[in-house]
Amino acid sequence: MKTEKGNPDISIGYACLAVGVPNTEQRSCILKNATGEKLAEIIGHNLDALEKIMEYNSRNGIRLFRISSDLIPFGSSPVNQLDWDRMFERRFQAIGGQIRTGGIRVSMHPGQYTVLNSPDPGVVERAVDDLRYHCRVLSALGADASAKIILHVGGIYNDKKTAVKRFTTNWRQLDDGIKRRLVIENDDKCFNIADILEISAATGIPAIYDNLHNAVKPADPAADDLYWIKECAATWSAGDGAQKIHYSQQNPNKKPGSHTGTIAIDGFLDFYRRIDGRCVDIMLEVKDKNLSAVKCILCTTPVRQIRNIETEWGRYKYAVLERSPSAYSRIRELLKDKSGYPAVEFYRLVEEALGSEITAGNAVNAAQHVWGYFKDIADAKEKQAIEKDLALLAGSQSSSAAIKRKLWKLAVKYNSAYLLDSLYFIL
DNA sequence: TGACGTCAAGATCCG
DNA sequence: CGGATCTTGACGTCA
Repeated sequence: MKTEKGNPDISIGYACLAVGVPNTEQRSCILKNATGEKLAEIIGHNLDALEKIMEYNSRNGIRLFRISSDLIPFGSSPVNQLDWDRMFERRFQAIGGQIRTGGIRVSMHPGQYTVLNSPDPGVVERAVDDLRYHCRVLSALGADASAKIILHVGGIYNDKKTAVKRFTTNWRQLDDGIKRRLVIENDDKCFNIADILEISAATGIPAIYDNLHNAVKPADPAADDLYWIKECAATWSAGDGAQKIHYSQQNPNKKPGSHTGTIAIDGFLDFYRRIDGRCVDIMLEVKDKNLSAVKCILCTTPVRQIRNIETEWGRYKYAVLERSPSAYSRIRELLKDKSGYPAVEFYRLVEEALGSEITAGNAVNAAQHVWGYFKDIADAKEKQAIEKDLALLAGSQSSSAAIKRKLWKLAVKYNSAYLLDSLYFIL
């Protein structure tokens, strides 16, 4: 099966939220405000947002996406008594239809606080409730068994053997509906990938390999990523869909295990080349989410259409200009040849630019470019406000935050679709 | 008891 | 009063 964009054998995706995509923000509430009315309102909003995210995913050839556990506020808590899958049945079905039409594979990932192997029966009970909740979301969407729920094994409690035993015992008691979706992943503290494979061998649960967790807590320093990916491949059966792995890079300025702001393209391509040809879905874990997913897809897809790079350039343009006029002009040169497909070179320059500091002069220059969209249509008051902010910015008396806010309002008011998608306002 | 991770909501302060 | 900035929430484990 060939789709418009992307290698049909490898899907690359991102988790939970779409950076810089309008109207995709998830909402939440705190416990004391969680009335039925409030919860229903937030669920409705979050489903609208999810629908927008799926539209974005389809438009951008993204065929792998993790749905946020916060889609339904207090989804696994008795505080939320709503029959939400019935109440919003049509909405779920519509989004499920989008997912299937887009050929998108979805998953969910309960956080570090869902602990199936806890010695505390109350904690286990809540973990089971939480798994049931995640299952309920995926079932409401009509997703098949390839839509997985990714779980960590839990804690050690001074006795790893017993902790593993408790995990498998509790796993056996889960409903079949949960079991068919549940997969386990190595973590960076307690259970390394060899532990996961052992549990997998004993239970048949598919194993997810996370490269960064393994780098922090290696099972065997002599074994490389490909070795573990091959080992995990054998744990995935036909009904499970393609093997899934997690890929991320270490943020050099933060503690071991912390993700980077963006996926550095050269590091990713090194990794990708080593696993190319394997039928693997890659979930990226990174702060800039969809931006890195699009980057990695465009740099690996056999469908090499320069207009897809140009679309991304349109979004990055002013964020690049604000940091590096030099990279800006080099990218313009790069994209002049319409017969080429310089995706990797493009992203290298974007990474170089986004890694640069914003100077006052460059901030003024970029703001003036954006202001150019409005200077002839704005009213006198708007003009005066922008002129004032430009002067402050030029004299280093303010950051670009104030003028960006005003320019964003103008983009909304005059409905400039091009600028509403611009990362100038986001990065 | 606080750190861990994660994101918005909520709270507070400012002009 | 709108907007900027700081704090809290919600979860379980472990030092």
